[in-house]
Amino acid sequence: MKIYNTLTGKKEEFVPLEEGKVKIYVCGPTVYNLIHIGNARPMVIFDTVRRYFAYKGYDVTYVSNFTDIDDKIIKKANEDGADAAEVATHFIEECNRDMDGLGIGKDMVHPLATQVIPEMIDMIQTLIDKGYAYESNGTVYYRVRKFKCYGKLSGKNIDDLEAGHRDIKVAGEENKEDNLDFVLWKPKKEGEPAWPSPWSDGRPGWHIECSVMAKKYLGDSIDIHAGGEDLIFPHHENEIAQSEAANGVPFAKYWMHNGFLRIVNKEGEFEKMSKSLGNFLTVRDVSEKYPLEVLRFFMLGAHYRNPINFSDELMESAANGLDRIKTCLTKLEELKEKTAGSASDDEKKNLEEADAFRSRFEEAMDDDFNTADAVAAVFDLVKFINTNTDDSSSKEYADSLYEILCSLIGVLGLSTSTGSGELLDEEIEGLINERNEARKNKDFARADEIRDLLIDKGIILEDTRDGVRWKRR
RNA sequence: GGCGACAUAGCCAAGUGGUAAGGCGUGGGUCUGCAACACCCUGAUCACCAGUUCGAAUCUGGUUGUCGCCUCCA
Repeated sequence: MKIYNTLTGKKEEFVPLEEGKVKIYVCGPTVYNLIHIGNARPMVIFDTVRRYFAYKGYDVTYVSNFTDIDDKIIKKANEDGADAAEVATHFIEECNRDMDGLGIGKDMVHPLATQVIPEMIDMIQTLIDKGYAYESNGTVYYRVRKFKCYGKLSGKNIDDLEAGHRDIKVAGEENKEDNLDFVLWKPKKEGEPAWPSPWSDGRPGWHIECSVMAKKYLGDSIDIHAGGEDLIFPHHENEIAQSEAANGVPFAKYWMHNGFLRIVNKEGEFEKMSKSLGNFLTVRDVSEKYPLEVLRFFMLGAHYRNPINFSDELMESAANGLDRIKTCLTKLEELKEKTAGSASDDEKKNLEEADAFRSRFEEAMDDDFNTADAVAAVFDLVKFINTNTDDSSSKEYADSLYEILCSLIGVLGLSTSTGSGELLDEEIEGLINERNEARKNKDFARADEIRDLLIDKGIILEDTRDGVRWKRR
């Protein structure tokens, strides 16, 4: 298995710290609003990474935080006349709903920053004791120049950073020893939530929480640390500085970063989607037009490190492609029901061919999680199934093909339930029966009328040799 | 100003040295009462220029264009 490591700028063979185990930390969202579809990309991507490790037999521990205390949350709380904790709790619930729709697995830990305040205070104290941090008027800063490797992840030269064009100077931080230093703990202002600490009543800086949560839930050294590419600097650089200075061991072995999701702006050009640019579309917005599974499938159609553009047209295309896979799955389900017996020699040969698609899928995923290629392998498998099964197939054959298809789309986090077992309400059931009667009597005008009626109700009918099949639009 | 990424058919997107996967769409066909599904057929020499090589989309240099980071941001 090869992983592109931002730290070295190369694809590297994955070797876990501990045989058979993988520890992954992914930076999660700050919860002051509904998550947008850009936030959803790392969730989908790294959930897929997690699923593939599990598929390969690894014991995966996956941690992804919620930043539930932050300037923006406080601002939002003031606007709404609520307190910060209420705002955070509300949007965490909403985020969980969205993640559910996106097929993000439940098998992960989602710690909150506010749950690890004592541990953060401990780490900050350790950094002060070791000379990597200092306190000034209740604020604690990290002494960046003290950490020799600063810049190793982002490839930045510490002197360039200072000399560079920094038009926007951060105001009111003149107590810093050096412009590069960043905040570990800041004292509260009037009316802000605060926790007691040896330096002041206040709250932690953004960077320290991830260092602490990774340490608490995964240990001092972890296998993979991931997030959006905009977090490389300064967030992840600062995490490395904090964790390695405090713990004295390498922090993360592999750093993975996903590319951006872009959206078309008013000028018709694509640009990064972000909350600060205000050009975002929430996951909730998208869910009103498409099942969120379509959004997930859309994201998996490109390599995770490349930028992707979002548009209705592309979602439509993804929806149609996903439909093709789901139709195949439905057909296999039906075939499993009506076939019997064990596989013939020809079928056994076919199964070997089908298994080659699984190998191709694995090769793609082994190559830095090339989901685009993996999806292509799934499409090839679908075509193979469509052209190599019929009513004369054996049950063993149908079962085996079904198993292969399900396991592959399961790795991609796509649902394997087709909803075909779902019961329709009586009215629709009645209409379908009436249409069947009409067709039998060659009253095609009435049959077509009912079919159109059902389309308006969101039910699409397809006539097959074994009777009518329906699906939801 | 510093650092970095990208440029492949109508659209999306793999492919990093041996003459271009896959999906969507389009058009034609088979199947179907019709439709849908499915299947068959239908499409590019890889931004531009120069170079390395027996051979390059793939390596090197340059040009143009797009995007990102350097400041909160997935």
